[in-house]
Amino acid sequence: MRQSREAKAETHRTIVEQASRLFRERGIEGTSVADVMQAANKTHGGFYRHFETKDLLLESALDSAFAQMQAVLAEGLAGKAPDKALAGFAAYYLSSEAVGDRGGGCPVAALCGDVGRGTNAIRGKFGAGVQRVVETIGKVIAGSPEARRQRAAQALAMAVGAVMIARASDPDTAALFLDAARAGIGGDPAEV
Amino acid sequence: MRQSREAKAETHRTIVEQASRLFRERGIEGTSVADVMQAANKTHGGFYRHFETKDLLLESALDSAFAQMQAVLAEGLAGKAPDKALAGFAAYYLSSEAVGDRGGGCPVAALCGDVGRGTNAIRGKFGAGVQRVVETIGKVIAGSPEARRQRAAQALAMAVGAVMIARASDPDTAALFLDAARAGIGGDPAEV
DNA sequence: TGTACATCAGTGAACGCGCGTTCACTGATGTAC
DNA sequence: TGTACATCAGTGAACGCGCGTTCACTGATGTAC
Repeated sequence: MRQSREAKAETHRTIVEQASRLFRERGIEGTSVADVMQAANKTHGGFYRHFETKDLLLESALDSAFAQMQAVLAEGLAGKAPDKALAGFAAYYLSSEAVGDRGGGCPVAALCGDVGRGTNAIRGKFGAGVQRVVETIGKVIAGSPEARRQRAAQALAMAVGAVMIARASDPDTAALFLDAARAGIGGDPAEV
Repeated sequence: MRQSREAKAETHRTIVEQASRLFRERGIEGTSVADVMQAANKTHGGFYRHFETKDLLLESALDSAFAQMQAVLAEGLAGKAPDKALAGFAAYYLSSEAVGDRGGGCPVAALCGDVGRGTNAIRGKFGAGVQRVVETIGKVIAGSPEARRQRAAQALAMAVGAVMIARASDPDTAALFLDAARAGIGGDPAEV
């Protein structure tokens, strides 16, 4: 039966939210359209009233995940002293909660591998999201605009690499990388 | 028709090599048993004379890919001065050839994401491979055993993160991360 | 404001397709004598 | 060394299954008068 405009918009939002979570949690190929619709308490056939293809859903889900990360990150970094900001970022990003929470965590670490095999459109959206994250981190550290961009990119690369390796390894190897990255990103330069 | 023992061993080797390449190139779920057998010039049914399941093939393919990386890495780092070794690693690992050659390149960057959703057995094998890479890098840099392990893990994390983000992004974002990682890993401490 | 009708969100069966795996079969290889 | 037979590497059709997508249908919502 037909639903009201607001009901449809609400369903749309739920589909994107659940897709954003499930794609990060189970991977893009590991998440079916039916999985997403079930998580949104709908049957799979209705999906195509909202998106033409699964790939277009992925674009929306990426936007949603990056917006969420952006918000969490900006809040976490707000008001931090420039020399403590990266350590704060590392402590949060490399915490066992963040590493364990694939579905609610960073889309870069969760989807990097899958997106690397995606279309140009998807990689463009992903790259734009990453650039926004770099800018958000760069805002709170010291130095020239270029130096800040570079240091933010280095910190993000090391954090993403460490989290991904940690998730793909045994607990000992995971601990080695998470500890090393915490020291590398946040420690004072002398112990890097 | 039955093949000789040597012919079977040769086929076995080819299957593992092709799987090792294809898994890295197209991802684990993106590579079918039939794809691997076709690349080995065999039909898919014969696969099960060599492996009980696709997952067991993956274990062998991981071993093979890590052994290959190990060899390339050890050769590239051999005889490097301790203060130049990480820069050499970065120059090689972050080169556009290495970033573009998924199938022949580093299994960590190529398979991290997929393996993160794999079984404990797979993650154990992956973690062991990563540890061997860390040891190989650590051998040629300066410091106490723990400091070398830590610096090697930091370098690998940053390199893997940068390559994965580069592969999943537009060319501008890719360049930002590859340049930043080169400077972060290899540059003298002052410019880190 | 009330009525008649068009629209369309959501349902659930069905589509073609590719997947991992199984199986009966072929005939060269390996082995027992 | 030669022969007879068992083994088994590889073939290609077939299996059940889940996927993305399509479709006829239902009935509440939106709209035109």
